[in-house]
Amino acid sequence: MRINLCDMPGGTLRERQRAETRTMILQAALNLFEVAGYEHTTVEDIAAEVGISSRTFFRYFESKTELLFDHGPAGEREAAHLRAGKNSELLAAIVARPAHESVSDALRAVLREQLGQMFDADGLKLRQLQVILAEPSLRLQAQDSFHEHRPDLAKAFAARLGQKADDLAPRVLAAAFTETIWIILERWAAEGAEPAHLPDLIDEAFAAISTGLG
Amino acid sequence: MRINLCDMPGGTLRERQRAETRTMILQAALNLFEVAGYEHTTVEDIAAEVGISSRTFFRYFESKTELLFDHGPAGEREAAHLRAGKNSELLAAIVARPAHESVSDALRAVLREQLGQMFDADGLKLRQLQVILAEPSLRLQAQDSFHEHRPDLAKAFAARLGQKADDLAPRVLAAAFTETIWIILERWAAEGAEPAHLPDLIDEAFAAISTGLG
DNA sequence: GACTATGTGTCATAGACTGACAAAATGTCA
DNA sequence: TGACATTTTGTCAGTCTATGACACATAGTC
Repeated sequence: MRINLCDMPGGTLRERQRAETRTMILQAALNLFEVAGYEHTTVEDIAAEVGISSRTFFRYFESKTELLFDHGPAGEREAAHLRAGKNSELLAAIVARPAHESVSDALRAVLREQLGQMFDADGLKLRQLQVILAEPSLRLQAQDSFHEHRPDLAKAFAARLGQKADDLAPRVLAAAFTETIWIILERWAAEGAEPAHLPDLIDEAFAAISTGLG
Repeated sequence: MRINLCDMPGGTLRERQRAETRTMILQAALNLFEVAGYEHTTVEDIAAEVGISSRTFFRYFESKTELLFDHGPAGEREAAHLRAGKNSELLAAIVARPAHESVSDALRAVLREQLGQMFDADGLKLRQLQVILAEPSLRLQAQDSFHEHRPDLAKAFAARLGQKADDLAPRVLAAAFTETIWIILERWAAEGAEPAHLPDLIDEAFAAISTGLG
């Protein structure tokens, strides 16, 4: 007996159930993280909260950290495909920017569009962010991955610079800008995570870079 | 009773034994890593190779990864102090550079001096590097820490830029340059890790940055 | 209703760690 | 040298993340 809550696209019953279970796990986990902290919350705690076995938990999330660094709410066995899809989105957005824009301007524009949107959709992303920022080890882990977007960033930058993706400049730029994104998010969360402030912070940060380094 | 085997500074017998044991563990671990890989080598394997219990292993290394990201061969309970000392060394070297030098030039000079030296001292650092580069997850982990030097890099850059350490520009620079260092090391290792090539690679990389981004 | 694919729980296990305790080695002092 | 304190070590038990194997239940299909 299923209640047809969300009208998500092309869902067989199983797929919708699976997505729903995944969301329930994620929400339960975030609840517990916010109360007891990430480290002090065990996978078994989370599973018990949802009413599943911890073995089942690992059928929905490959690891405990994936609760914070996941790739979209529908991540299934095809996590790799979805990740590619996600990345392509960012990549495509950067590539789609006018050719005369600098790497910095192109990225800034894309971030203004997508970053706010990312945290708007549901509250989950914001809660994940706050858990990550609260735990230094997670913050460190997040710093250089930003949901694994970095390789694609490098690719997009390489294209704009007319260089190869594994050349030096694109990779350095990718590292610098992912760090920038985290600094922005850190400040934003510290200031109360007001959605309206995000674009301003982005502009401010990119301005600071160009004056500081240019 | 003092058996003065090695003439290391201020060593009680116990301290020297402890340092020696630590080195033995590290060497045994690297031997195993090079044969079977990091993931397929268990702590128990390492302990057995040295002839100690795995419990004792964890009294010398806080974790398995510390075998690759350790802070000097003498790291004892005072690991934090030693780490601070290490960092101060790098920090001091950058601060000591002429004030007219740019952040980039100051760092390049310091790296030319210290990076080669670091891998010259004993072969251990190089072997650690190669294990790290062989395992993607370790490479990722190394990328944004570079032995935890990054906060100090930011501090040194902040001083040179006349900004605060948690301002945006110093942290972005620190991220960019740690990434640069890893790219350099990656290429250097790929080319056979010839000590003589390192300074050239450093210059080449920094030149690529300034032409690519300047 | 039978058949198949998939999801789930249970059990067992590996591997990285940690705390507690007793035994052994080491350092100190009389 | 012998008595005593400190440090090191091994053993044992236990936690937590993660995975494989198996049996059972459920959903989708004919």
